[in-house]
Formats: sequence, C-alpha cells, structure tokens
Amino acid sequence: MLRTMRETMPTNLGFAILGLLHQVPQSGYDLRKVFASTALGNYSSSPGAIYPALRRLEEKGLVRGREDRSTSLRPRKLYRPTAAGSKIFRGWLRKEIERDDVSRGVDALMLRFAFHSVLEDQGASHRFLVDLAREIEAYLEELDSQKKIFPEQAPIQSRLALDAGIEQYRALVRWARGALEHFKEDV
Amino acid sequence: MLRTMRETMPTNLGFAILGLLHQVPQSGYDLRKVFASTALGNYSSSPGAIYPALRRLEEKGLVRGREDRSTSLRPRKLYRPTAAGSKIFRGWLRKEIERDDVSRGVDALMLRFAFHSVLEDQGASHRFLVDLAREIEAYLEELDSQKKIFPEQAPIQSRLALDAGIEQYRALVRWARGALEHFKEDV
DNA sequence: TCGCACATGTAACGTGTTACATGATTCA
DNA sequence: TGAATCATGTAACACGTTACATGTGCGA
Repeated sequence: MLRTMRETMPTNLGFAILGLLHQVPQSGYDLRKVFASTALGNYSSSPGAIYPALRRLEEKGLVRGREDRSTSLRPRKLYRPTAAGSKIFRGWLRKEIERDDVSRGVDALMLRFAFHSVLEDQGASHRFLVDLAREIEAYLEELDSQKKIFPEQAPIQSRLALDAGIEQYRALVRWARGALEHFKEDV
Repeated sequence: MLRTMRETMPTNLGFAILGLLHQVPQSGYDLRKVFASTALGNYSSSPGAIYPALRRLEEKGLVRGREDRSTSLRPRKLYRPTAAGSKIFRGWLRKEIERDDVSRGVDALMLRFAFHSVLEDQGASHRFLVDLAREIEAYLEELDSQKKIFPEQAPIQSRLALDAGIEQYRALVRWARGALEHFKEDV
C-alpha cells in the first residue's frame, strides 16, 4: 500500500534541534536547557514545542532516540541524527539564499550559518557570506526606493522605523564582509 | 447570562491592521495591497490571514466594517477603528519595553514605533527610544558575557553568528540615539 | 516522608499557510 | 461570451503556546 506522506521539511526549530544533535547526542531535556540559556533562546524551550518536534523528526527518520540508563536518574532518551537526517541538514545549510529569506527576517539565515561548521567546507561558508551580502544589498536598494516614494507627509516615526531596518541590514553587510576574512574561497 | 470571553490581545498582525486603519479606513483588499507592497511585508498579505484577523478584531469590538457601495465595483467592506479599538491600540503603543521584547526580536517593537504618530505625543516617542536603547544595551551585556563563556573550541561560524546579532543590536542603539533628536523630551 | 531536581510527555487552543471557491463588474 | 480585475471568503493543516500531568531518585 502506497503511502503518500507529505514529508514536509522541518521547521526552524526542527533544524536547530538537528544542528545541536550534530554537535553531541542529547535528550529533550538537554535541548531545552540549551534553548533556555543561549542566544538560541528565541526558539522555544517549552516542552510543548521540543518533544513534539523531536517526535516529528523521528517519524521522518531524521533522528533516532534510544534510552540511556547509564545515570541513576529517570532514564533519558538520547537522540542523534540518522544518515538521512544528516543529509537533509546539510542540504538545508547549503540551500541558495533567496530574496525572501532576507526580507522575511534574517534569523533563519543566521541559524543556518551558525551550524555551517557541520559542513567542514570553508568554501561553502565563504559563498554563504558573499551571497548574503549580495542579497541584502539588493534588498537595501528596494528599501531605499521605498523610502523615496514615502509620502512627504508620512509621520516621522514611520520613516525612522524604516531607517532602523535599513541600518540593521547595513550592519549585517559590514559584518558579512568582515567575516569573509575567516574563510578561504574555493578556486 | 455572563459570558467569560477570554478577550485576548490582538497579534502583531492585528495591531498592524489596527494601526493602518487609524491612518485611513480601508477594506481587507486594501490592507492586503499595503502588506504586499511595503516594508510591512513581513506580515502576511494572504487572504487567509487578513480576513480572519479583521473578523477577530470586529468580534472583539475593536473595528467596525460597513459596506461601501460608492464604487461601481463589487461592494467593499470599509473598516475603521472603534473607540475601544483606539484605546487598546494606544495602550499597546505606550506599553513598557521589557527585556523579552528585545531578546525575542525587535520587529514587534519597531512596528509599535512606526505607528507612534497616532499618539501625537513627542514625549512618548522620546521615552520609547530612551527605553529601547537602555534595554538593548542591557541585553548586549548579556550577549557579551555569553560570548566570553563561549567555549574556545566552538566553531568559528557560531561565534560569528553571535557577532552578527550583536552588531545588529549595536546598529539599533546608534539609530535610537540619532532618532532621539527628532523628539522633544517631557519636562 | 516531603519536596526538589531531573525528565518526558499530552490536551486545548489560536493563528498563520496554502489552496481553493465564489461573487461582481468591466471590457474585448 | 469569456477573460481580467476587484473583492471576500473558507477548509485543511501544521505548529507554537500555555497549562497541566506524570514518573524517578535523592537528600533533608
């Protein structure tokens, strides 16, 4: 019997989990602590998010969990990525940067870059930064032209809010250019 | 018969709509065009988001829609904020900036500031910017100490990703300090 | 024995996404 | 008549949020 199974991609939270599991096998509880205590904290550390996300990853065959009784505490379930999980994750890391990725907030993009070490490929990181700078600058031109079109009588606060966004993007371009120095370009 | 009605706050999308309706009464279709064509575009312009959001606002008594047959086209429903809607909206604009507002992404904060003109209160905008800079700087210290704690052997990409966030926040502080000049402080 | 830290989960709910359906009017 | 544009909506679905429930072993 053929099952059609949508096999949708994991969400950002799913990929974040997958990335952390690439560093070291962990339990849901461990992951919650990571999300609660680090800059990844914009992702939820609540059990109602983590455990279902782990289960979905397992159902898709991207991670596998097994009981760990080595401690004397209540047995934990240690998860680690499967081969399929690793493949999907690497594909996600290498995905082309599109305009939408930039205009809908760079968070997901930075999450990807943060886990780029998994690739062990300096060229990939280099390309990522080059592409990121290029896409942001294209988007900046869009924002600039929006600023010009902005009606004169538009409230100062709206115009300033647009400026805030522009300045943040500019800072990101500078950052990307600087970060480039850390990676060798492919020949 | 007493109805207990949760009366939850609108979402960001709801507040964005409420703000746009404060500028000029509009139909769902108009709003979709605004979201599709401006920097507010990170909010959805899909009918499946806008129309339900409008209905929810109406159910809560925050906006009221009425048919407009002035055009020869299919009649549109023009929405405008009610007195209650205006009150809620102004309360939202004036809400204290909390640490979480900063660490969970500044988008909602900037949305608020963009609509600050509704208040017609320079002091409020001034305070907003001062508070924003203060909270961001506090959060920056948190990020800085996280950077120090960061294990030496942590992948360069992770450290750089953290830097990217830091640089964006710094840019925002600079922006806030500059924007301050446009508003008179209360005495 | 009581409470706490460790550890895993579930149920109800709200909302955004995608895709589809429909209605009204104009113009070729 | 058919296509295009204006305009409003719904249904199925996935996911995160909040709040609650449960289990295990340790130390006071």
